[in-house]
Amino acid sequence: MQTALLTKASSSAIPLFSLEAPQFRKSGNTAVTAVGSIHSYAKDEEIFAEGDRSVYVYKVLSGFVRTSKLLSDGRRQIDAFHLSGDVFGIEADDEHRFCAEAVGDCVVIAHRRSNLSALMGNDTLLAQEMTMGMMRSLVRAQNHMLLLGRKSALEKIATFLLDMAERTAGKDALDLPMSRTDIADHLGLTIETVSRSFTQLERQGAIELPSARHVVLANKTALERLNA
Amino acid sequence: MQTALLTKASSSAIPLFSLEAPQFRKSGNTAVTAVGSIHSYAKDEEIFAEGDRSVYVYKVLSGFVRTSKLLSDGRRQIDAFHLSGDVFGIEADDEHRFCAEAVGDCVVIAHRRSNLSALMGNDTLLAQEMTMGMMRSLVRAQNHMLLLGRKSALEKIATFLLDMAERTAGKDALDLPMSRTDIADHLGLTIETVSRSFTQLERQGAIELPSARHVVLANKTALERLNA
DNA sequence: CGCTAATTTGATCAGACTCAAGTGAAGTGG
DNA sequence: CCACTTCACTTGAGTCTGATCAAATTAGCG
Repeated sequence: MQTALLTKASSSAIPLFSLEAPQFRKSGNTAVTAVGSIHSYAKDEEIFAEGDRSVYVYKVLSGFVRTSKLLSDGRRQIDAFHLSGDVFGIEADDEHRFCAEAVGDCVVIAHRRSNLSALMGNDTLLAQEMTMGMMRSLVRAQNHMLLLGRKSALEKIATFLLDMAERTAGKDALDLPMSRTDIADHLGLTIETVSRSFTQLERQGAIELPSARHVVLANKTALERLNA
Repeated sequence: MQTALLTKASSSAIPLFSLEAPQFRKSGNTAVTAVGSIHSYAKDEEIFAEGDRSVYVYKVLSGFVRTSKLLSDGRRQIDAFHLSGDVFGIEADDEHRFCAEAVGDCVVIAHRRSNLSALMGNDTLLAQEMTMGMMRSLVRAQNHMLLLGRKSALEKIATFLLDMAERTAGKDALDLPMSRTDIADHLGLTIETVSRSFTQLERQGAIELPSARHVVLANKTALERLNA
């Protein structure tokens, strides 16, 4: 998963959605020239709901977004967490098939997708970005199905931690922005099992838990062995 | 390895306009104008393996194809069954991330994807079809993650049967082309649990099982209630 | 500092798995 | 055409992982 194209597409250095460029200057390092509109959301705020008309596609500028689906009785499956640079909200239909919420405070850029031709028939940067975003989502989904269908609780947690570490810091420590409930609903577990698995990994010396949301990957080899 | 593809497949690698190709089941707009080669595969024959170079994208013309991933110890997850009209084998990278095999005898059309621009930058019908295929795969994957992560064995089977019925006959009976093992590896269960769930649904009067592979959806309402 | 929410831990339960045997259908060859 | 083999599926018994129910602890926060 280290194609030049993939890397290029995921690189936040490349200005996205840059068509006419009404100079929108973000403070600090990020200077975004965008035709989309920038939106901020507070923790747990809804960006769009399941069933909403699909009007925009989004890209995370900062913070974390979760997309999820619900069963009628409230059981929830978080299909993905989206980090800075990730595209989400692409739909084939004109209706969102999952909901998107801010995990913590976050900023996203929204681009109106007037119709599908924006994705399919155009050789624009936006179309390419959306296609690449979709491909990445698909790869992620396929890996996640393997996890959900065939991995044990401990393996799920190990895989999750390694993946999060790689996507964020890339170092041997990470701050989890999401709750145990979110992790459970992402991995197809309960919060109790998530908590117990963390504890077990800590006792095995694979990780350290200075606090609940801060994880040190003390023994990556052990984690990778669990990653199967 | 594309050699395997060419030698093992008892194929007439005859380039055809797909208008001349065997009947498309897909309704509506599907009319491909691209050239591809037609290949036939016998039951359980490999179309491509995990790790193979990704040279073609495929579309099922007849029969069923399964795409799956493996863990190092052999645990398998079938991420999807592909029916007539379905596109599979699209990769962001130049390497296949899952393997594809014929569930029963089947015929596919292979399109060489010399590069990604065929998918991203072109306004061709093929590009559109691939994009649509990818979108459908993503929607399927998202629904399937909900199933794998949050549904009970009985619910999984009910959902699977309703989905298969809708995708094939659309009527109240269907012939399953795949084994219990395939179903188990698709739903994240064991064959024993699959079998027991079938039996239980039969006892509840939701389905009838004239034979193991032939299912009559006797009470769709009951199944849909389980579909949550 | 006290209140609330999040997380951890404990005890018990249940759904799905494992191991094992039995049944049945499809071919194969005599 | 019928024994014989084989493979797929079903069924049964016991086990175990992860869920549920419940309580304790910790962390945030006004």
